[in-house]
Amino acid sequence: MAFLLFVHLTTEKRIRSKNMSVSKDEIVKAEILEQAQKLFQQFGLKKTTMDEIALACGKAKSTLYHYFKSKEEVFDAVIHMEVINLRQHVKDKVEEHKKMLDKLQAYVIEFNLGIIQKTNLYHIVKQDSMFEARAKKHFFQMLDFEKSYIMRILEDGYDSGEYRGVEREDIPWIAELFLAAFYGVVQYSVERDGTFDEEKLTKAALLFVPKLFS
Amino acid sequence: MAFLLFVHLTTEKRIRSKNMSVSKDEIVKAEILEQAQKLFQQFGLKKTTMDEIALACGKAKSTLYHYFKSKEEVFDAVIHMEVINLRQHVKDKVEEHKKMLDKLQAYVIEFNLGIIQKTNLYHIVKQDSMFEARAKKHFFQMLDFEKSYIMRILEDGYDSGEYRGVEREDIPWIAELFLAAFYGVVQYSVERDGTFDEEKLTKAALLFVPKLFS
DNA sequence: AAACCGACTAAAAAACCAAAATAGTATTGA
DNA sequence: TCAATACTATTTTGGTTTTTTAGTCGGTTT
Repeated sequence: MAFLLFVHLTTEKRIRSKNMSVSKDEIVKAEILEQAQKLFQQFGLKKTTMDEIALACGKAKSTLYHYFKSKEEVFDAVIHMEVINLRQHVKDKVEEHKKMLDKLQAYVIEFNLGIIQKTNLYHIVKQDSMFEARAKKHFFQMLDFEKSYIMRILEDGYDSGEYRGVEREDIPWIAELFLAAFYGVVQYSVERDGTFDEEKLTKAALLFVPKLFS
Repeated sequence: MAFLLFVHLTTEKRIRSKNMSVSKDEIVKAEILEQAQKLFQQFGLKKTTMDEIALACGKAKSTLYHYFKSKEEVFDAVIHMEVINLRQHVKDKVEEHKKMLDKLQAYVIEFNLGIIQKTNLYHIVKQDSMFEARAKKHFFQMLDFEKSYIMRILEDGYDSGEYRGVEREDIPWIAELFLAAFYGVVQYSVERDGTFDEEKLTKAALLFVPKLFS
């Protein structure tokens, strides 16, 4: 759903004005999402109204429905934006490295840092129980994506001969297990806020990633 | 709170009748807990009344208040019982082994199996949101206990020279990290019920535990 | 025609209150 | 000491009204 939305805005509207890098549509949508993000982050999903979002944008509520067809769609788009941003950041950092182990370490460290900065959002999300199901869907979706990303890293490592001592067909479940364990640590760290700070997690990554994938 | 309760029943009452291995008190309490456990497991905390528990025990409600001073205390005792049972089982299995790695593998495998058999309870618990906080308290309490247990295993391994390549003072956070990761996997497995079955988890334990703690 | 607004509606949520259910207590008896 | 009945004080529930809010529509501006 959120996907379709983004596809839409990168095609139809941009054609008319080729010199502009972003269309009017995209600017407005981005503005709406920015304001919505702030409000969701502060008050949660149930406690922010479309009127409030509209007010924050300096527009009428009905205008929002020009750009998004429901409140849920706005919310999905916000979450999607957050995910995309985090993923892009992590990906950039990971691809600064060549060796598999360095990539994995970068992944763990950067992802964790990114999440920690979004701790607020995480806590808000957990409150609205009505909507935890929705968030969980997003989470598992993201997790499947991450799984294939980790798999690629491992497979590249396997093919280049860096990763040994494992069958190639085991890589899928190893990636899944790794992510489950990693998210376990992240979650634990967030719930007991800040048990593992940046320094400790870096140390842990440097120590254990090579042991796991040698 | 639940702790005090158990301490109580293992001291005061048993003195009068030395030939009996368990006092009347303990028998009745165990009966109550057994029935309460069944009902909680089936209907959750909110949906089971003290009257129902009493009925299931063939006793009057007021009688329950002889043994437990509140509904919460009954609930705590039930959870505590479950935890104790699981822990005892795991401990027995772990201590069949001498080497640290074998112990850790046994821990991982047996704990996971135990949890999987309690999947039902887990899901029920997650429903009552009012009481998730309570369960979380139990969980973190258990986790602290488990942490010291894992720490002991690692320290023994360190002292006997089996565990190398790590500073002794790092063991506490390593134990914590290990548990956080492990519970992450367990949770993931439960949420996506049965992603990692017994066979896969055993394979994973045999593969990764030695890598992690070598 | 595209972007926007204000007024409108239908539906959901909150506020309210009476009635029922239930946790916990007191009293009594075996 | 243990258990049961009868009771009270809280919660919880169910039903009703009121308010809020998501989403629509007709019209206006750009």
